Amino acid sequence: MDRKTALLDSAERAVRARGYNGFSYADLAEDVGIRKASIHYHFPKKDDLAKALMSRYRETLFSDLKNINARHKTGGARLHDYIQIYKSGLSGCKCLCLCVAFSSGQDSLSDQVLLEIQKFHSGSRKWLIETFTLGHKDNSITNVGNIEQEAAACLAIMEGAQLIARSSRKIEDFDTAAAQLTSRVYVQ
Amino acid sequence: MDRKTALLDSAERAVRARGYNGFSYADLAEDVGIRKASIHYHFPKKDDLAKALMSRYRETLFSDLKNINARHKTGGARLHDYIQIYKSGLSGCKCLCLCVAFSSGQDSLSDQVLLEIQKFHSGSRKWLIETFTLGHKDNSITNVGNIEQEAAACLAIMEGAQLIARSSRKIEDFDTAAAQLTSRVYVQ
DNA sequence: GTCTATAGATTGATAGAC
DNA sequence: GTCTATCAATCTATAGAC
Repeated sequence: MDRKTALLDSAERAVRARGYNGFSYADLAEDVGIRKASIHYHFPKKDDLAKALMSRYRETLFSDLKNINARHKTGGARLHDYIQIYKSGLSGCKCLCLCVAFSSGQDSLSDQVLLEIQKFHSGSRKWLIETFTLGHKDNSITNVGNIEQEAAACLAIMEGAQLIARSSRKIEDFDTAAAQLTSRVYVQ
Repeated sequence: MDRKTALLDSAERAVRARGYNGFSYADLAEDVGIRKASIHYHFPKKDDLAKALMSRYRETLFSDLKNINARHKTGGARLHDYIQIYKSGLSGCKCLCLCVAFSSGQDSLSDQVLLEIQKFHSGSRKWLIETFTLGHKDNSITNVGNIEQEAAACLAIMEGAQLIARSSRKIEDFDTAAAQLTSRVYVQ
């Protein structure tokens, strides 16, 4: 694996575990096995690294959503996989979605990083609206109310449930909060 | 106002706007009008400050919940006021609930602070369970499903909706995510 | 691309006078 | 309780050799 990718991987783990201000170039250097000055060759400023991180993360999500659509035909099955992304992303209640991790110390983020976060949210919402619409039509999601509200609530539950489960260190807390969604979903 | 309270107030604003690692004793000193060394008299270590902050915040919430119970008799009216706490807490989409703000850079928080966060969550959940139970009985909240799941989802929506609205700087995004709750509530 | 060396700033924290 | 003075550590970032 090339070094730039290794740095991005290490930084992503760090941000999701400790937040943007919770890691330094020194930490990355030790983790990747490189001198900290060398990191500046790949990412001149820390903000360049943040931008690259959030951009890659957003693209990965969008690609994941496309793959979900290709794998499943019903809204319910798609929503089930979406929820699974957030659950497995917790990695033993230690990591948050990068987007959630970035969202706290927001005043230290540049406008470009904020823009990536907004793209992440709006892209998610768009996909969720399509998915709830489909799930309502094909009867794979029950009790669907106002679609826009469903999509917004679903996104909020995913992010909020991650925060709560991370604090309690109990994955069940994620499941309980998500149950309002999962209990309405027919997977097959 | 005594200085200790002024320091707590300033620190709370800072954490909610920029996160725990996003402010320094120097920032507090300038804001309160004191030398930064003097802060150590009131809070020897930064972690003492974090502990005091989260403890006070939790007690304030618990007191607020008691006041809500005293003010309103129906579950719906109580839940309405609860949601309002999180909405108004956003303060123009700039501030997060202290608990949410703390939850990101968690690895830099001591066990005592983590314990306060857990107390905050469990106390909230307990109150929400009582409130949904009441609202279901007195018909002021409609469509109540599994009470534990309702409470967990409500808490997650509040925290997640704050994150999303803060990123987009649109208070409407909070309202849309919360609408799944508010639309089921009869206030009077 | 990676290194050594270093700069300049900021951090949380302490000692001791008043 | 608040101050000045100072500390050691850490941070992001740069210059220049290889």
